[in-house]
Amino acid sequence: MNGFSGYALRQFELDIAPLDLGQTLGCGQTFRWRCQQDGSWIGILSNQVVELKEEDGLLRARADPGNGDIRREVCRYLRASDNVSEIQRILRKDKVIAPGIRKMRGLRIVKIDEWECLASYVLATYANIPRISKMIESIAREYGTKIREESYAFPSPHELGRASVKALAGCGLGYRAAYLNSLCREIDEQRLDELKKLGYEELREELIQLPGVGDKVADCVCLFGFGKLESFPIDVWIERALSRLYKQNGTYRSLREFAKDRFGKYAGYAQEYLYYNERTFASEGACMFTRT
DNA sequence: GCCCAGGAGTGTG
DNA sequence: CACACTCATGGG
Repeated sequence: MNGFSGYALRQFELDIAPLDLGQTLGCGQTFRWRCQQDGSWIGILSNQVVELKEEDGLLRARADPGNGDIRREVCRYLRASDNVSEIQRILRKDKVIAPGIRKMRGLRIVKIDEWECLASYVLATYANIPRISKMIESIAREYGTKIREESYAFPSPHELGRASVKALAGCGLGYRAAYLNSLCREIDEQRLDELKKLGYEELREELIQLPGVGDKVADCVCLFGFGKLESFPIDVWIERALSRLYKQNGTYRSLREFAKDRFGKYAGYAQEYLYYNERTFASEGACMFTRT
């Protein structure tokens, strides 16, 4: 079963469209959600275990007994106030990414907790998605607050800062252990609050100063952690897509300028559609959104 | 066993 | 600024 007691269970139905949980939670932008046998997804929002499921065109959200406003947390996480259809309408004018939009109509860019996103993407360098998930679960289990059986909150900078580099390496982080350890000592709640006030370009410049944060990670954190939809993270897949589909080759800086001109304030969504395009192009037929 | 991974940091030409 | 090299391991 799903582990929810049912006693004093909080449950809501939400009308968020377009939305496909598999496309949204399984596309690689976020790493902790798990798909159950019945198609529901279990994750953690604001230190509470939440179950999401699509039923009859609605989104059903359930959570353990508690005090937090689950409806508000889910709406914030899924960016319910974004008009994704309108964003798609705008981006669809670009015939190159139109196919990606058709296939990923239910993908929504999520709003991850700032710190969790920053730490996660520092770990995400030069690793594949299954491993990234494993690293994150490992450090949550070791250093995060236990919410319930087999569920741990993502550890705060302070909690994670208590871990030695060697201990972090023991969680399978490899060379990323040193980056994460340094990062914990440069970030606290006050610093995060300061960063939240910044616009995209300024925020990006600040993030890039942090250990283990380069161009790509900074843009991912801007996009998924701080909600800057104009951010356009360029990884190897996007690089291939830009080369193959737009004949654009060059430095990160030049490609970023191209994306800014071409996709504007919703470049983040364009990036997702291009990413999907390129990955399916690379692995003809293989489904990358496997539900385990 | 082998190859590669949603890169970043550092040093060199 | 552009490139090359290294970084530590686990998935496929």
